[in-house]
Amino acid sequence: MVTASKPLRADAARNREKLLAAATQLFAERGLDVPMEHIARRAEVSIGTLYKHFPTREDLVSAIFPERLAALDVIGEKALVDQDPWHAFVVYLEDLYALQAEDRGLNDILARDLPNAPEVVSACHRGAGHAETLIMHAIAGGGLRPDFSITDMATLTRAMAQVIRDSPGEWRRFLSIYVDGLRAQ
Amino acid sequence: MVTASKPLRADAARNREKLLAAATQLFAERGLDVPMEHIARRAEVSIGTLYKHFPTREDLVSAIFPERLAALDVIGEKALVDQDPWHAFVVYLEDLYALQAEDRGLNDILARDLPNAPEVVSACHRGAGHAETLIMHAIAGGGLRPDFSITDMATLTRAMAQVIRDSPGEWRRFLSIYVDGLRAQ
DNA sequence: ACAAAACTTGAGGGCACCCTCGACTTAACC
DNA sequence: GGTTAAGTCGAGGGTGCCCTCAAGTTTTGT
Repeated sequence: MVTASKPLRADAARNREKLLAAATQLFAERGLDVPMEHIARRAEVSIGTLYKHFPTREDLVSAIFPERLAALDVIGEKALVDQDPWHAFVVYLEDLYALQAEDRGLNDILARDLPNAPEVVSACHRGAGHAETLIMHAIAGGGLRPDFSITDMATLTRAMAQVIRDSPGEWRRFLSIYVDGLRAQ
Repeated sequence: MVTASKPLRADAARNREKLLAAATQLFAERGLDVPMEHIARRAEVSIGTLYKHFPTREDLVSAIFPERLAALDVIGEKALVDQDPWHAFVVYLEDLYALQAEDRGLNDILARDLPNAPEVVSACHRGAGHAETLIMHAIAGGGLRPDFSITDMATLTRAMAQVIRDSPGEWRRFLSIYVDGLRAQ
């Protein structure tokens, strides 16, 4: 899958890397809406060069986020080996939102449903798959209220995105109250 | 306080009303960020006239929202006469978010903390006062977890704003889970 | 060292929104 | 009805972002 279709010229390869580095930083700091001009400037490259390498913002996103989203798989798999299904589920939520809180771009991706890039979409689906399994196990184990669904989790995730955006210090507190509402009974 | 400083000319008074009506509609439908041009167009008035009457968006907001925010007082006072303090608190939350769900402009005002207009600010303070009393009573009554604070409520409100924006059908469900997390014990 | 191909550059056109201001219109008062 | 202050109008200037493309530069292969 490394499809090195056409080998880039030396300067082009260098600029591509500088662009990716700049975009990675800025997406994390300021979210996916950061102006293209800012990315080009931080990469010390002209706006035209940015568009040569990445004709759309989507292209940039899909070049960057598959790696970021791999972290989702890591926490998902970590949770799946946990013996206590309720504990696994809670830890998963904590890890997920900690990730979101660290990266505004990731927060944006998980909040809105705009990631049209196929690799991003599939990573999100994998994440949802993990979540669904964890939910089922936690319900079966009797810890999680039986009516909790993946839809509720999506809603929670969007709500958390907002909390993280405007009061980053509050998300753990917010989550802990919500989680108390999730216990069976 | 009706300060009819200078009596408006007949046409001006008419236009002012048309502008207020248009803005009230559009704020409720599309939120506070609706373009000024749209408001003028819906009022069938030129953009210049809009700016003559309301030099800033803030002026428009503070002409419209005090009335809307009075609804907050109504639900606050309704809740305060409820005998059961836990029930009062829960009903207050439900009424509040139902209000938010009906009016995107109100949702915006309560979510972001941008309402600089003095009358809007004071209405929000009154609302927060009611909320704080209800919280104290509900804690004293033993229904609400004792560590719940007005800060938590502000966080919840912003989270709800987001839920209402991107999945208006989900807010009751979301609230009910959160409220389950709020019971004492 | 040269030519061709690949790449870079930034001025500039487009768009959506903001807001202003001078020329026109109209209500109000005599 | 005429005067004039009050009000209306909308073209247009400003900003910030989008994206393109013709002209210039650099790498690569010979």
